[in-house]
Amino acid sequence: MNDFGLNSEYRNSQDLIPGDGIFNYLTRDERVKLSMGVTLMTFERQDILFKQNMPSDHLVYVISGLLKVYSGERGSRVVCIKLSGPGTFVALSSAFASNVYVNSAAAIEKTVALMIRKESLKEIVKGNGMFAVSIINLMGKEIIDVSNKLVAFTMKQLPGRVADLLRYFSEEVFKSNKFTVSLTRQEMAELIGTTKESLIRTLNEFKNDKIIRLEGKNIEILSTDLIKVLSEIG
Amino acid sequence: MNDFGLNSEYRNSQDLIPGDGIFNYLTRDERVKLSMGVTLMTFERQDILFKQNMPSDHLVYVISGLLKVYSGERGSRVVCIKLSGPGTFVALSSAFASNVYVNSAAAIEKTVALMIRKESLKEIVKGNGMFAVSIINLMGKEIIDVSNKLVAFTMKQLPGRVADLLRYFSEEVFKSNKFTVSLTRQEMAELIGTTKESLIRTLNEFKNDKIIRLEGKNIEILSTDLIKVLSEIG
DNA sequence: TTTTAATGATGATTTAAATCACCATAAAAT
DNA sequence: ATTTTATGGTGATTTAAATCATCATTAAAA
Repeated sequence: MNDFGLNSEYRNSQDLIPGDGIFNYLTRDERVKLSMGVTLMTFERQDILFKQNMPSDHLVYVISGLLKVYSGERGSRVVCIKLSGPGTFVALSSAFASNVYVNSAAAIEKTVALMIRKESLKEIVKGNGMFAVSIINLMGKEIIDVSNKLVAFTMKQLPGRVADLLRYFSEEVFKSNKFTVSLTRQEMAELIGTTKESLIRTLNEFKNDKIIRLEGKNIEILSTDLIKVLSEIG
Repeated sequence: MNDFGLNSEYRNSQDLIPGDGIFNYLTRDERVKLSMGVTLMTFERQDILFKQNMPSDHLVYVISGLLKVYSGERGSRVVCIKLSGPGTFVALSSAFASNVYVNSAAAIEKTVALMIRKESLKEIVKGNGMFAVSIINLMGKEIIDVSNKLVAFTMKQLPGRVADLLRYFSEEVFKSNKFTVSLTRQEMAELIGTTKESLIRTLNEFKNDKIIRLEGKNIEILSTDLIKVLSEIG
């Protein structure tokens, strides 16, 4: 898990970078070149990809599974910045603006990911303006997301933030009104800056008000409208 | 204040983009080309540069003065994301990742700024990889700053956040242990997600503990060490 | 298998900080 | 010049949510 080195078999490694999504902007040559700085890794639940303050040599591109990016860690308390699913980058900001990882990342469920040497990516970015703009777009979205989270944490109280969480799950992560969370109550709480006790209480209020169906890790949003209202009034 | 159009006098406009800092990466030609999409503007205190949800055509490069970037606005409550001084960009993320401004911006004090047409900047970025990487670096730093703020808001209580604010003022904004804030108590409170009453109380505690000297808008940090400790223990 | 640890859940208690209610200046606006 | 509005400041009260305590259940480790 710590050998982020070059794949031994070049022919294999050259196909590591997918030809779709953001990598569409790369030429075949660039893709082959970038692949040389890439390692395919598999992580099991709770595996740590990197820890805050470690020297950052790589960034992560998620192929499948789900990661959590978190920060803080005073004692056992952490703040979860975001979840990262297939087709997303993790540690982009660390790669470009820091020598160390500014967050930690761990697998929520079994995850396959590309570890990309940040120097390799930087080289490609320097030489390909369209790709650079795509990276900038992604980072812009990240700034917007974190800012919105900051505003929500500051101005919304718990029911609003729990509604945000349910929207996040259904709209961004699981893309369905009905989903099974692979997160614990503790992890869900960390995503909205609260404690597991408070989260559990608020979820049960939603359940009693028939806004959601709740059976352990299975959640169904019964009223998208009410969730939206709760999220907006905060 | 709403005419963000092209400067009438070309010879003048061509010198708008400074030759230092991040623009150092631009060739003379690129600088001239970019200058064509740039207008120099002056804003007085409380002038609004743009409001959240307005279509975003421009981004801002601060020449002198101080801006606040804020968001939210439920009633009169707002969250201040950051202050922006000379040599910094504002609305980079809106320019690259949204059709509308995702924050509002207003002048804290008299401010001179370049309004840069975002399409002009994008053109330059596409054609100049080193410049693109510099923009990516800036955005990376922005992500790190907002994430740190999110963590602080979530995990630190008031004395810790007020210490953060004082460090921010002395280390980032005014670059001295002794400074005169151009912000009101209300605006200072908005920077750390609290109310003016709570901010005032905490500042007075610091004053009584001889950690700071406080006379209206004049603040002097008497013990950098204690401020650091307070900021770190939260 | 049995022990140990992590998770989910509920009720009682505490607490940090918001809110509310003022008042005194200071700054704008008329 | 004088009314009005924003700001700075303080004390009393309220409140949302954290903390604490406890227990059942599930998962992991020995």
